[in-house]
Amino acid sequence: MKSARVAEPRPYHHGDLRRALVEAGRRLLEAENGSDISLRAVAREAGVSPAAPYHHFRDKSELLDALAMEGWGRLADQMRADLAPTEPGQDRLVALGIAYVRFSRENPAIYRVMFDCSQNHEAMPSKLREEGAYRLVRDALIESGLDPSDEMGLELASTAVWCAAHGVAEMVGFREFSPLKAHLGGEEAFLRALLSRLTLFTAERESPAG
Amino acid sequence: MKSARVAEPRPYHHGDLRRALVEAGRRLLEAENGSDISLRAVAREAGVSPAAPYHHFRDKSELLDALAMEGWGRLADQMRADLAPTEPGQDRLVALGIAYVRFSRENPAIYRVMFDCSQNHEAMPSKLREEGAYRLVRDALIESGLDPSDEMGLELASTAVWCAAHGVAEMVGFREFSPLKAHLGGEEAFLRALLSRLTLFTAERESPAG
DNA sequence: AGCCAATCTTGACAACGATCAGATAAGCAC
DNA sequence: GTGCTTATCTGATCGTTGTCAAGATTGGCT
Repeated sequence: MKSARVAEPRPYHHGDLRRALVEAGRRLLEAENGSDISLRAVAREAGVSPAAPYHHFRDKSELLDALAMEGWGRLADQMRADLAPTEPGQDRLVALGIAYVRFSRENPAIYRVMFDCSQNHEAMPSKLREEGAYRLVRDALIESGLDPSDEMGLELASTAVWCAAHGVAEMVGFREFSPLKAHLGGEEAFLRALLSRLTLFTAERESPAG
Repeated sequence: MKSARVAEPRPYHHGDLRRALVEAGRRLLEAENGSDISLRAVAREAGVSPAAPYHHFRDKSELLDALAMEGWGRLADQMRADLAPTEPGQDRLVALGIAYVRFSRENPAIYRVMFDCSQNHEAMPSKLREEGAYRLVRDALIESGLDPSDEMGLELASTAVWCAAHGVAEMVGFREFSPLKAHLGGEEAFLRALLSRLTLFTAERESPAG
């Protein structure tokens, strides 16, 4: 049958277009500096008519959602990779934060899409919580000594870490902040110190705060 | 002169259109929930043709820049107001952070425009640094005991505070984080604890870190 | 008065998101 | 194979957007 899927004169697509579109979108996001991707450009990149995506995504925003999801997955992968060589304890938390900031730095457009999408949908998909980056932070916190049964304490601590990492990641976009602007080394040292303190903070916070 | 500016049959505008456009933009940003304002809509709101803004702003992005600047000004005003009733010391820093988060919560669209613009221009205008919100943080840090002559320490501390406040502000957009999602009281308490720790961190950081 | 430069409008362009009817392909009945 | 159904993709189209060039209008200056 269609064994010569490549040799055909591009009549209809008929492969896994959905995936093809997501990959095309990723390619465009990596190429351009701005994160304002155009639905039509994605279709063009995938070699499809401007209306084709609408059979796989209800909206442009749904395409962006898919791109964001792919980004979250890649972030989690990178976090896991950066986590592997570390030993359990506080260092893991710092490694996670640094991985987060580095991801936001190396993939700024995708990072922005990820964040904007999550913000519009007032709730990150549960998949992210259960097996994604958020879960990694939570696990690292438990490993570093937090009481696994203290649900509220865990939430508080994860949020604190997340806030710090995200705050630094966004501030790196600003070139104004001199502690961050020099080079990645500076950012790393800064984030390391900040995250260490915050972990301390969350650990102490378990007991009733004065 | 044209004392009857209101009674005229709206032939040509000829007032301070630049300001009128910024105000129209602010009105739209406050009305809509999304921050994707349309140049034409702003012109429409100001009662002007779609091309009129181009005599006052080179770009759409320059209009957004002006809107962002206005936002930064209002943020600084609110910070100053929230600062007034507090006494010098650590509380001031917390008050500043809380004011920041509250502003991002009460004016989400403007807040997003402010931040996006600052991020694209890789450097916030110097006005912001010298007399804006950033300066307020810096002053509060000095008041709370930091060495005014230690330029690097001040930069580091301000950045840390800024990162924390911004991180919390952005996370509030996520409804997923339970420590923040309940109500403003929760956010305030959380941010207060976080900022207190960070101030401690920055104060200690003055001495050589081990 | 007359002219200048600033200001605003009109009209147009390409690109965008979105929708629709219709062409095309694949799968399954027989 | 023929015929039908369904999923997929195209083409044309609509309303809107950012932007520009050319012309109309205005206030200020001499």
